[in-house]
Amino acid sequence: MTRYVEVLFNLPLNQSFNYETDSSQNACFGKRVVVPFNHRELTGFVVAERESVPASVAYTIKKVYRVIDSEPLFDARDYALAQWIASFYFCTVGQALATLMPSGRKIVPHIAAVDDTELNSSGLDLSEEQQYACDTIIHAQDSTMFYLYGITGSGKTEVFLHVASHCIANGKSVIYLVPEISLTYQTAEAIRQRFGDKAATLHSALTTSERFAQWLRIRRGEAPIVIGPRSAVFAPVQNLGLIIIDEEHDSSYKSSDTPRYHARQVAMHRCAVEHATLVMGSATPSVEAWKSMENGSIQRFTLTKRLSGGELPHVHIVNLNQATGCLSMTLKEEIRKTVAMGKQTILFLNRRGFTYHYRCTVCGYELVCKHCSVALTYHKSLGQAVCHYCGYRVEAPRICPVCGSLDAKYVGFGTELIEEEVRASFPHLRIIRIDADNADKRTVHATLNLFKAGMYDILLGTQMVAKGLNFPGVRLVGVVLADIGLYVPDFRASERTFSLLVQVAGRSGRFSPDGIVIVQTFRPTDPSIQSACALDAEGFFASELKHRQETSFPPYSRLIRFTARSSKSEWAFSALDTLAHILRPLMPQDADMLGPAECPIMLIARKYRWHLLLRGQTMKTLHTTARTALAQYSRQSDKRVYLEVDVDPVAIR
DNA sequence: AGCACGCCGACT
DNA sequence: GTCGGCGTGCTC
Repeated sequence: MTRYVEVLFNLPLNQSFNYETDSSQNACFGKRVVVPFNHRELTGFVVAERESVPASVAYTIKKVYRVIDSEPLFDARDYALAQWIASFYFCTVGQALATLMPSGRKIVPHIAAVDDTELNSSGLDLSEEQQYACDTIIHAQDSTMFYLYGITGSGKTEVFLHVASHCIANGKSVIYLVPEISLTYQTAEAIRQRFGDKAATLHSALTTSERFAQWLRIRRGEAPIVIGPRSAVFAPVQNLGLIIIDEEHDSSYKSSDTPRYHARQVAMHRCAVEHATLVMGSATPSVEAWKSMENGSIQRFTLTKRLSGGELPHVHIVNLNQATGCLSMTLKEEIRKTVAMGKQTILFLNRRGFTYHYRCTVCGYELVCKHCSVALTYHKSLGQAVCHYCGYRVEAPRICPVCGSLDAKYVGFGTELIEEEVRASFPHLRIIRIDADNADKRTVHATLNLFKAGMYDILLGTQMVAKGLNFPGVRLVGVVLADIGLYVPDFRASERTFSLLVQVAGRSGRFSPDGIVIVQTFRPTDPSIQSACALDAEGFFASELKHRQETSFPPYSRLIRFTARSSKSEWAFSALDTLAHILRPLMPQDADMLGPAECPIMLIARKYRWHLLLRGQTMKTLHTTARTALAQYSRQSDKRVYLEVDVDPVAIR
């Protein structure tokens, strides 16, 4: 018997398509079908079934080639979630559905973590703090949010596991989210072991078919606990009771391709709709999470005790202003001492790239935008300093505008430069560098193991070396330039710097009682550096929240970012100029527009990039304005320009 | 998005 | 003459 199905595609098309199907094909809601589509063959999602189509249709209906799935891949709940994603993040429902599905994800080889046992294994004894947190969370009302705030090793994981077990015992399901670059792989593995075959792990090392098998197990209700990175927030669990977000501050929870969803935002939505509890945890919460804790919309538990023993390291701040080169006397001296003790050193560069920034070596003055108060970037060709948020430009000053000193200049630090200097200073030491792009992940793992085995004296690298911070042979951790992250023109620069430094300080010295951390900086008085080194999160958040409020950046506002990419800079600009003209008369009272301005990284993959920020008090009003503007824009859009919409952007690159 | 069609410039 | 550049329109 002939029937019809309505199909959506993973395309930027806000439209569904009808196909004819034979009832023997068993095409039904939730299955994928292969169909002919404009001279090609495409896979689509069946979102409706019907007995007939209106006789008036002007097009000729084609037939479904074949049905891929024997059982539906998604249900009404998933479909509703896809619709919410599509409307919140400005993509099509087809694109949203495709991201909820297990396929499509690229396969990245997994880095097996080096010895880092987070869990005090079987330890069923909970501290008073942990017990209190567990009891409160377990007895909580539907859709409430909690936060476990505490340093590394304070026992957050034990609380997560306890609450999860309780939830499962009550017949409900748990989603446990961990960051993408899994320092927490070990944690995930431990959870899997603890819950046995009740657990489904969705880590990135799985092949498409393994992933698919896990997905079906979850959908069938065979795995009440799912562990995975951000995409696991879509896991089709039956009867969701709890979502856990470990290391909540981690930026890998925000997707960098369409739809640019944030797992935390999706988790909040799911918990509200499905009456589940949300529990997050970190030693360095995001600024928005902290604000929610302060105003009570997220209930906070502070874990103060360090359970597994070990001391926090001594953190010394070294002012680089007096130093020649990039290694201070203090750092060199400590490296020598460390070698003499037969121990190892890790030199940490918190960022690969660097921008040129303006700085006065006499009074410490730095050039920032007067509208956005983010660092201005020096453009040598223009002889100007440019704001990458609003486009503000000033003639690059040659003398310090504050103290009049002539000793103000544009400086930048590169990794190669630092490596050279380290080698020059210590020609007799065995030095190895790990870079995100000079090595694949296997090499990184191998290098770390060699370092761990004592084959090197100094390990030099970016985030990749963070895993080495727990090695027993390491006594000294040097943060070469703590402020690199502060010079990027991004309102989250301080937050990221703070978070990174606390993670470094918190992770080192756990095996070595005399462990020391040296933080080199040009800005020894910067609040993010000072608070990080004092491990004073409260102090940091107080000052950062004040600053965000003064400058009206999140969490005191919400943002939607439009990025235009094109092979010609002018085309990208004029697309945004058009959009800006459409937006202007639509702007609500409580909203404003920043830009169009060049993106901080103007040219990526031979495409020129400009952006425009829409800022407002509530996401609701921003959404409506953006939606009407985009509808108008699409009618006059330039096909040579790709326009990307990012709701709640985290990194402004 | 991606593919075909169509209309103008320098090549065996 | 025609190969190929990219602008335009369409997809059940």
